Amino acid sequence: MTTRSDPPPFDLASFTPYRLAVAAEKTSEALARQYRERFGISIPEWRVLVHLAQPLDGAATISVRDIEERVAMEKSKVSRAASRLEASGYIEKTVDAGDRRLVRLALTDKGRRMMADLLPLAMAYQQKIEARLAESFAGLEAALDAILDAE
Amino acid sequence: MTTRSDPPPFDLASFTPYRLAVAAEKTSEALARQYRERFGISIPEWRVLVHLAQPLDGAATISVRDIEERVAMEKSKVSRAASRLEASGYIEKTVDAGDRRLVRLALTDKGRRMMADLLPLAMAYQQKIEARLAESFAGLEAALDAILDAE
DNA sequence: CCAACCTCATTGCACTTGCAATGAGGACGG
DNA sequence: CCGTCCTCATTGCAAGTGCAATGAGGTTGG
Repeated sequence: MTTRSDPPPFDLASFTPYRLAVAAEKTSEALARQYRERFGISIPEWRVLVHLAQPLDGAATISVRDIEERVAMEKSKVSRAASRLEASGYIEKTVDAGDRRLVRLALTDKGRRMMADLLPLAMAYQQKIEARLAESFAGLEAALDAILDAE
Repeated sequence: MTTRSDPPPFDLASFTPYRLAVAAEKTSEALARQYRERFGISIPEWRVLVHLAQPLDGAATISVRDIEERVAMEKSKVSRAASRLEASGYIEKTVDAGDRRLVRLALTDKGRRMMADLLPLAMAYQQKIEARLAESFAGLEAALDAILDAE
């Protein structure tokens, strides 16, 4: 029996934000461990690198601001990740000649070589996830679209 | 045309671990903002509190270790969250009489009152998520089960 | 031209985190 | 008993984080 003083039943293990957080950590960690051990880079650094490895839409105007927009990270986080990557020799930072407030980021040869190793790993990992989830992958995609596109 | 020196195409925005991470942050943040502003508690603290608010399976043996197992958090994180909660007067820590290595955590009256306010909010939020996702919620659950249950 | 107001990137600060080390306590074989 | 080995919780440290403040640079209207 439930008396008036009992808390309402609530189970963290079936709370969607919690489940998403644990799933995110679990899936990220498996790949992150690989690039951490092999190249000494962290998740924020990985996110920055991915964008630099993409030729993307036309112009190669890749500034801290551009990355901040595309990646879900604070600009200070991007800035510090970029500084670490520069210190490790994976990227170069140069002041934009046209607008001197902007800092352009670009992979060095070393960075390009690392990404040539890393991207196939990431793509294989994505394939593995899709294979593991099988039919439920489509459902996941639909739900994530709904969550990520909301307002 | 693609030459041999181009990196393989890879889009972070469609990489499942990344999408999960952003979705997790987005869904957690909306609720976390509420309890942060109203009660000054953080996500780790919230996770601890939820477990203390549950009568759970039988015995009320809620130690740091128990919480660490149930919640996806390091024991040092649990320990520090518990210390902050104790300092704020939401929980009490007592050394277990039977096994003096264990620290039992329990809500204070203040903590119970807060949770009585908070849990309905969380449950309403869960309802809102389910309503928003509609048919895709079932797909999300299936996929999260598959991810979370893996090995 | 320049004052007021933007935008960009970095940084100072207080705080959190992960990890390894610590210390206290318990279990158990001999 | 007691030495060895386990478990539990905390803590020291170095590193990462969010936020606000800073400073440098750009833009625009008068």
